[in-house]
Amino acid sequence: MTNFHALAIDFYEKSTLDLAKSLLGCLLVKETSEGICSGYIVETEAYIGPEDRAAHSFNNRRTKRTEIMFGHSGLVYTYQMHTHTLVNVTSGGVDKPEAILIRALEPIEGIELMQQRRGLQTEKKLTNGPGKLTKALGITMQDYGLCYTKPPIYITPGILPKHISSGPRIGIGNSGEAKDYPWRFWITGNSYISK
DNA sequence: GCACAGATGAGCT
DNA sequence: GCTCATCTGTGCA
Repeated sequence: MTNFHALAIDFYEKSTLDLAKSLLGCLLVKETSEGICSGYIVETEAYIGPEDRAAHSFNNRRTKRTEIMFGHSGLVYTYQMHTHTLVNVTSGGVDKPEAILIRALEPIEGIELMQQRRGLQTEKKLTNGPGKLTKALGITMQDYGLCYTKPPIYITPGILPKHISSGPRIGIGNSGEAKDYPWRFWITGNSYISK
């Protein structure tokens, strides 16, 4: 392992909304036996459990699935959605079930391998959605509970976004007023965001 | 044990 | 824009 500069755990010790913005432009790296894949994070969504009807952990619901969100910040929370796996970063610290969904990446390393996994898509469409990026990077439920500070999955400093936009989240239509919270963040003008 | 919903994506109309 | 693939967790009997 050379040039290993994963962000230390204290990077994750800030408010969930701040962390969601801080993660934009950072490099998400996944190592597998097939090779290393990475990409800049260009789109995130914050889920703040206690007050957020759209979150799995709404009202502090603590179950086997959401357990990881009650743990330390900076852990991998993977979740199976139909035929896809979604990946989150836990936040809020111990006993606060908050998390940040990674919705889109800009592919950097291992693009050929990603295209192989995704079935030869164009580079633009490799990772422009939460289900697509996990398949491209090879992230699965096996990664549940890992920490983002060390291999095989970690986050390093990347670029500094020029402008950040925010707006309502996607795909949570029947969550009452929570669907209008402007907790989705993306790098303004980046062409790899999901929509 | 069983039924059902869900932070999606691809393909077809 | 609509359907459906296909899997885990949850809730209830």
